[in-house]
This record gives sequence, C-alpha cells and structure tokens, in this order.
Amino acid sequence: MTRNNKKKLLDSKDYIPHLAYDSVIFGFNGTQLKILILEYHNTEFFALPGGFVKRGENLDDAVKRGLKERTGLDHIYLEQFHTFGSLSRSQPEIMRKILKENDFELKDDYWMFDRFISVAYYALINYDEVEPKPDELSDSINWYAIDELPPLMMDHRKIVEKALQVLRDNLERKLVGMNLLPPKFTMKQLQQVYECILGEKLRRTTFQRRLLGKNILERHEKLFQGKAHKAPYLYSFKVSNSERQKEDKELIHK
Amino acid sequence: MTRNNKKKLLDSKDYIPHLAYDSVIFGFNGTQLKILILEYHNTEFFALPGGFVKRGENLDDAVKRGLKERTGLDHIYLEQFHTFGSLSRSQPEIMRKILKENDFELKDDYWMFDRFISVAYYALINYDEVEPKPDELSDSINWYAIDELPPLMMDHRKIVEKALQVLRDNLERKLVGMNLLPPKFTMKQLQQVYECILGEKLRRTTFQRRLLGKNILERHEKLFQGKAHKAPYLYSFKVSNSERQKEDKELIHK
DNA sequence: GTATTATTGTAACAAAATGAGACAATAATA
DNA sequence: TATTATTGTCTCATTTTGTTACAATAATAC
Repeated sequence: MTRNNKKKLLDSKDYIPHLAYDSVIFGFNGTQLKILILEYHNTEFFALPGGFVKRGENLDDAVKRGLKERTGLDHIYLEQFHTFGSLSRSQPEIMRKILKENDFELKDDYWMFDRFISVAYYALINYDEVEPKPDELSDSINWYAIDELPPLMMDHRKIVEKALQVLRDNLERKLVGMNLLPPKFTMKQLQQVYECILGEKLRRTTFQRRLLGKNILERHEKLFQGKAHKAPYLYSFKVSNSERQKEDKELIHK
Repeated sequence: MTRNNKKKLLDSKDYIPHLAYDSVIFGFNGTQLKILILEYHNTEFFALPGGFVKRGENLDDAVKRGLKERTGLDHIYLEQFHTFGSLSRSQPEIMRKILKENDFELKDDYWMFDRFISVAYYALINYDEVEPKPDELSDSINWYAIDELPPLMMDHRKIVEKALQVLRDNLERKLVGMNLLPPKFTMKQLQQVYECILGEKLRRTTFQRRLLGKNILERHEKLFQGKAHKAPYLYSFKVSNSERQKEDKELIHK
C-alpha cells in the first residue's frame, strides 16, 4: 500500500461514539504473570488491546469479538472491572498520530478524535494455547511480564494496575488459577500463580494444606519430569472452566 | 405549565450520547438497609436516580453532581461497580412515555431514545442527614427497604442486585459501616448494618471481639437510652470518613 | 431502698484455621 | 547403592473463631 492509496477509516455510523473498551489479557508462562501489549506502527506507542462497540452489539460481545480476533480463542474467561471516564484520559493527538502512521486518510472531525470513555475488562487465558496476532494498526503484540512493562500510552498503566488490584481481590473467590493454567498442573505451578498475583512468597506446606482442604482439586497421575527427586502429582479443578463461568454469571444476573 | 406550553428538551449538544449513569444510594435507618427510588410523573415507573454526562465533565463528577442535586450532600462515599451495556436494556418507549407525561415537546429522533450504556455507582450516606428532593421529571423520591422494593423499570432490579453483591464483598475491606452510620454509634447498630448487608444474623460476642480486635474503633462515652439495662458505649471509626475515602482513591490511582 | 429485667462487656474454654518446622518417600543421578 | 532435590504429610505451636457463661449496670417495679 502506498502513500497515495490511503486506507478507509472506520465509519462512525457503525460504532457507538465516545465509547471504547480496553482489555488486560493475563497469561502465565510457568514463572511469570504476563499481559498482552501491542505496539502501533512507527509510533513507539505501547497500548492495551482495545476496540469499539458496534451499534447493534452487546458491550460484552464487542469485547469477546476483539479477544477472538487477537487470540483466536473463544470462551475466554472475562471480567469487567472498571470504567474509565475522566476527561484527561482522552488525547486525540495520539489517535491522530496512530492513524497517520498507518496511512489512513484523515479528517479533522473524525469520531475517533473525540473524547472516549473506556470500559476495561481483564481476561485470563492459557498462555500456551495462544499465538497472538497483531491487527492492522499494530506492529506487534507481545507478552510482557507485569513488572517489566514498557511505558504505556494514555492511562493504560493505571488500567493495568487497577486490573491487578481487582485480580488480587478475586483470587480466592473466582478460582483464578483455573483459567491461567493448563487443565492439569502441579501444586507448585498453582502456588506460583498465586505468588505472582499476590506479589509475595507463600509457605509451601500451608498452601498445599489449604488448597487441598477446599476440596476443589482432583488428584491425578504423577508427573515424571526427569528430575532427581520425588515426582509431584498432577491436579485439576473439580468444576470445569465453563461450568464455573456459568455459575459466576448466574450469581451476577440472579 | 399548560399542555400548550411544552418544556424544552435537554440539548444533545451538551451531553455525551448513549452514555448514562445510575446510582444505587444506600442508607440505614437503624433497622433496615434502604435505597432511594424515584417515581416518574403519571407513569408508575419506579427507577434508580440517574443522569447523563456532560461533554466537558468527568464521569465521576457527573455522578457527584446528580447526587448533590438529589440529596443536597457533598463528599458522598461513592463507588463505581459495574457498567451495563447489553442491547436489551434499552427501551426507548419507556423514555418516550416519561417525557410525554412530563409535557416535553417530543421529536422522533431525540437522543434520549437511542441505546444507552449505563455506568452504575453505589453511594453510602447517612440516612438522617438527607431530605431527598424529587427532580423535575419525578413525583417522588423515597427510601425503600432492599427487600421491599417496588417493581423497577428496565434492568434497574439487576443493577440493585449487583450493587448489593459488590457491597457485600466490600463490607470488610472498605469499612462500609463508617459511611452508613452517624459519627458515633453503638456496637449493636454497627452489627445491624453488617447483618442487613450480609442478610444473616451474626453472633454478638464474636462480632464485638472481632471488630474491637481490628483496632479501627475508638470508644467514647456511654449512651443512656432510658432503658432498664446496662448502657452501651458509643464508638467511632478511628480514621475519619474523608481520610478513608482519600486512601481508597490513592489505592485506585496509584 | 431493694429486687427485677434486659442488655452489655468480657472472660473462659472448645474447635478450627494457620504458621513453622520436621521427616519420610521417592525419582533420577553419581 | 549412596546422594540429591523435591514432594506429601505429620506434628506441635499460635492465632482466630465458635460457644457458653457470667458479672456489671441502667431503668423500673415494688
């Protein structure tokens, strides 16, 4: 595509103006808690994956659509956690630069340059199942450990921090581990998820006793890792992922 | 005002389209947990107090403005808890009826008949300090006990239930009691707030020991109620209301 | 005055949950 | 066969919570 053949902008008629969403997509690589960050072409702007809501589309569905496009995954564990609506968060010059560097034809009154209120969601996905795909506007989409994030544009840093705070609060109640780990995992892996999210070390024996005491884990065969020590058992959550999500929904809409 | 002299509609130029807020305003009358519900003129529509966001206004400020108008109170404890964005929640015929019964001139393409996404907040206020005022559109605004609500319009019932669910989750962490009680209160009053929110009875001695153990209460003089038994002490929260809110804000925005 | 009544504050003991350390079991390796 | 690192579990101490008991006390009845 050449500079003379500009790309067509998204039509304002198709989208709800002033409303966007941003998603904090968490994954666990076995050691670190990471999130997906994209970088826009030629701008050095790092940002959370986000998008807009179509006029005939449920808010939740818009977010699911965006996640599907970026990760290829359906049925992702998703939770809305805050809506960011301050005036100061809108910076039209940033959006202008992004579109310009992506060879879009620009109009001064284009709807994307308006003020936006953004509904933020976090998603929990199985790191290994995903091959993130950059979209049309972005150079790359990559995993970044939560304590090694690049400088993020606009208020995206605040959004990530709020997501982490809510994730922590939900750690026990929502069985967060289930959505960040493969179906079968060792007790050590589960503990590492907890430690990454809480940002502190936990006592091994207490953790094991407490988790087993909850009666939510099923024990399976041992995992022989080829290491010179006793092999750990594999565990899975008793309630399946999808059932658990259904329960949460029922709680919400009851 | 006569039928010939129709009222002027709010101008779409002043407000962000498709975006509204609703507020679940909790108060405690000493026995029951209540919320403020308004009834629109001549419609039998019961609804949560809500409003719209001005184009040059922070989302949070819009909600504070609405609360101030309805309760006369500044510096209310306020927490955003969910954004409702499903397609099915929008019912333009309801808004049409409300405006019609209030003698507004109607236009078919009026912005208020569009789809709305609503950001929901809950507020905690001291029941006794407030004299709720109906606005232009509503006959009345009254306290209703949470288990004796009238049928609410649109999805407002769901909004209330979600508010209660979040309030429960926040009960310990956010010192909810502080904002629902007068500055000085008895242990029994505090326990009643907890019981109303949780919807279950608590054991008196355990509750007292646990709350005193937290070291957040200050003991003051006794309250002589003229009853034939030992007079209870009055307590207050050690951290003042406003300081506590500041802490929460810092947590959020840090 | 004195006994009665209802409620409050706290102590005392039991039960449950958690902290901290010890130790046997066990895969691979030397 | 001994060694090594890690895992699963046990034990005992500590803390928290559940439960019961009981003394203190403000008003009232007598």
